Amino acid sequence: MSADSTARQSAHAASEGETPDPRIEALVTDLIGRVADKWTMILLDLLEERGEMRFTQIARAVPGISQKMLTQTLRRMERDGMVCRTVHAVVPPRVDYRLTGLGQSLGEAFCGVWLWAERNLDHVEQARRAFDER
Amino acid sequence: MSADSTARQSAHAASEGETPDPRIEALVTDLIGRVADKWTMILLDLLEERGEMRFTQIARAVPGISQKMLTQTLRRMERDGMVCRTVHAVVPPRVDYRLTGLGQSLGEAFCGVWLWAERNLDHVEQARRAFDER
DNA sequence: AATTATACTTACCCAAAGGAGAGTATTGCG
DNA sequence: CGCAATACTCTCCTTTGGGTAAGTATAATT
Repeated sequence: MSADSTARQSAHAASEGETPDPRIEALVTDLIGRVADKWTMILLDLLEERGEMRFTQIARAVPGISQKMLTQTLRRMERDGMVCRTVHAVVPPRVDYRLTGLGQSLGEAFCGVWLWAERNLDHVEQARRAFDER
Repeated sequence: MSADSTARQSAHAASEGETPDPRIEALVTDLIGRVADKWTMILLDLLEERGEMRFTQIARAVPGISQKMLTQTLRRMERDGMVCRTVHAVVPPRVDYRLTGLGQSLGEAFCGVWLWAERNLDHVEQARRAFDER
């Protein structure tokens, strides 16, 4: 989808009395699409609670992730202004990653979703079982 | 990754003094992976502000989506206990969708992310431009 | 001289996501 | 009779996601 010029209705803007500009809506939808990705959420959460970390440290803390996905996700987050990358010109290279203010604010926004997931895990599993045996 | 048996560090549990059970962590991560999907977020937001809607009504309100993705996402949300599907046995079929309590609570949790996106759109675009011209 | 450590990049490949479009069942209406 | 409306489902096809493995640069260590 990406550059979707067609208008989308209202969303939050309408329910809060702001301008329901369809172009802004499209951009927000697009931004959500980029940001609402599993690895981004996990890295955001990790960096939020652990502060500054280096590449391999992150890799070890997130077992499921491949090197490729880690670099890719970190790069995209850096491009979007959510993480700050610091390269130290030392013998075995050393690179530190930490959240920017923007990254922290997104991390806080996602925090609600993490808490929801923790709280409603059983509820969802139960709903699934009920649905499946029908 | 899905069923990832390896332990993941703490996440929110640690930063809030709860039990840092790696199995729960894995489940939460998995749940996040399922729920943090673009269409799910959009439908959640839409149904939260518009209440009960029928299939084509939703389709019209979310221009980028294909019929396939709409049915698929709604089915998954229904299975996860987030939406309630009501079929009216009438001549041209009529099906209504509305959020359950669980769905509403997730919608509220995601609300923070929508607001963040609305607020930080410019910030992100600016960061991207700065990053790209380097 | 070979090995190690770090933070990557590149190439190749497979599987899953997702779009387009046609098909289906039902019944009232012209 | 045949068409329209609704809410799908099914098939085919392209795109993207993501894994694995190998390669790279550099200086300290053995």
